[in-house]
Amino acid sequence: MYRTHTCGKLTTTDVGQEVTLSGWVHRRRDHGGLIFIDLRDRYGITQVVFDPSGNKDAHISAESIRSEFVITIKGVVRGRPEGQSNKEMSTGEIEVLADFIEILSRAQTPPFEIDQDKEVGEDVRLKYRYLDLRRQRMKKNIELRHRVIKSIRDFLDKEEFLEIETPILIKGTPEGSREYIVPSRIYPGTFFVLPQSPQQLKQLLMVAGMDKYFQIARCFRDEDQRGDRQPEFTQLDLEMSFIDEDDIMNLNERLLIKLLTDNVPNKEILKTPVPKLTWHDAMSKYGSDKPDLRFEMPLSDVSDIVSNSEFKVFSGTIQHGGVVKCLRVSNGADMPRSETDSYEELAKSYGAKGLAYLSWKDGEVKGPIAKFLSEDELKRIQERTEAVEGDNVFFMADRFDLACNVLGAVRLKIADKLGLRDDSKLALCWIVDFPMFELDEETGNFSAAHHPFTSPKHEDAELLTTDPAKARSKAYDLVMNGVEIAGGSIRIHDAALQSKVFDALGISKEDAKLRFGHMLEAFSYGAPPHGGIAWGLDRFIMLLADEPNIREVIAFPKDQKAKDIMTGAPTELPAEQVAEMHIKVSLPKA
RNA sequence: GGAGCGGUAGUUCAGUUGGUUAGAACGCCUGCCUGUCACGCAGGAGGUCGCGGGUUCGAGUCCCGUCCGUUCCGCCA
Repeated sequence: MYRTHTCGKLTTTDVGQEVTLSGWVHRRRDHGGLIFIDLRDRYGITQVVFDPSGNKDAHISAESIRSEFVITIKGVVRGRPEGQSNKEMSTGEIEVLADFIEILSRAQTPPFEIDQDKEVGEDVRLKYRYLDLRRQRMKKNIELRHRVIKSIRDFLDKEEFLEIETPILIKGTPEGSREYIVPSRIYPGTFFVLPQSPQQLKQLLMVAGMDKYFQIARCFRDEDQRGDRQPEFTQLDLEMSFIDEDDIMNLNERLLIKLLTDNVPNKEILKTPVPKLTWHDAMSKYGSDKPDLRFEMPLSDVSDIVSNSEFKVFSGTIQHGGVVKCLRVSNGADMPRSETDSYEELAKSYGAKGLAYLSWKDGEVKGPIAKFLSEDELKRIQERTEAVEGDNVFFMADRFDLACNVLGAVRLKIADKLGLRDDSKLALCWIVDFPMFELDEETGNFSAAHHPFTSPKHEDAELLTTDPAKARSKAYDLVMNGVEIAGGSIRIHDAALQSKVFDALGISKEDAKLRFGHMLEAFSYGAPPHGGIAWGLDRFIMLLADEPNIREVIAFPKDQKAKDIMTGAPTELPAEQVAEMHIKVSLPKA
């Protein structure tokens, strides 16, 4: 028998018992005479003592062991001597006096220290992920992940949802993000793709009458990596029939609050019920469709004030349909030049031409653009932005979305600098009334902002033909601390409305049939009104764990270049194996 | 695809205006040590300063190229 107890189990009530423990050697403290070993497993750490006046062989063996050896020990639990207990450990009141040790497995010196959470380069951690996972930080995150997913299943089960698996090998759609493709051996020249999400399948489940569906679903996107993006990631995918937006939002809000109160009870939820912001208000006021509401620092709009200004950068932008947005920074007037420069650099990385500013200091208005603005304009700008002596105001003149985005990014960077993004607080919000379509700057074509099955708002149905750019959809995003944690929509279940949307997107009838024929056909057999949502579970857990990226909450993530540096995947395959798939590889000449 | 930052011991980092033999902490090895818990003490090993080229009497340090890592932009319905 390898163990009678785990290493986190024993307490003073077990004193006197003969026990067997197995685990990894966390630390060894050899006093020449006494040897202390901290024995670690998933459940905790127990101190084991080897006394030379006891079993000599065991003591000699204990001298030879090293960190991360896997051992079994037998011994008697005893209370620690007076004044020698360790309050930091759950097992700190007791220890096991060992009279037997067996080395189950020896270990090389690991490439980094397992017994402390010291920062180690991520490339090394990922190469030896199985060692990294032994460390406290990763163990905690993986346990949290389990508990969150367990809570989700329990909650949705009570709500009568069915968890249904959908296939991983599916039909490709040239819509949305780039897909991972899988060649078919049986049908030469054809391909499956891996799902970017189970979107179409869950809608088909609604047609099938499966009413309330969810899945902890693996999704795949062949796009460039980010801190909150991986080639494969996990969604909580959910769909319901005979519901409207409020039903979905209410259910998910209850789920969210339960997950937060169960798993991170120490964090303060700032506002419930979760406030709703329209997409336009969020963009206009916070410069983002996923605003961080842990702090205010709102943007303002001075377009009306400067529309006829002598300052052509402002008035010209407005004449071309743009806007002039402002961000006031309290007590920002003394910001060093290097800091304002860094914000301008940030603005430029978003495609801005520049970032102007004014400051109110010593009773004057200062700044490079002050001399281009009239007394009256300056006065009204000050009123609009509520700037007072000592404040600084940044200006962005550009297209609405770009101007907002840039100041939104500056807003976050300043908040970081001021320490306003406090991880102990949770600021939640719903973003609603998304635009139906996004205009592609280059081609001038519309594309679906969400996906082509998203329903427009009732009152905006007419706009699909008259002014698609103004049409809003029944889509909603759930945002926490500036991170989009879930997004979904009410879908179209009406054939006539669906073809109107295809028209607006410039998708011909033939094209629609080719790409979405199976969906349209399914909908022709009686489709219930339905809608759903998908959570980015990795992101959500990342926020609960106070981690800076989702790789920290995924057991075996890919690296920044979408590679698995532990196994080396992706790798070349034997030529025969490739040929069997009817694939010819042509590499660019080195 | 583009931009910023970085690459020095197993790990995390320092390394001055270019100037002796490239350092620290932790880890590792050896010895001593019977109440430690980040044990302690003494000693020791460990380096292609990412790679290639250039400038120079002399390059970890300056220049050019390249590779790798990382963050951001594009991209991500």
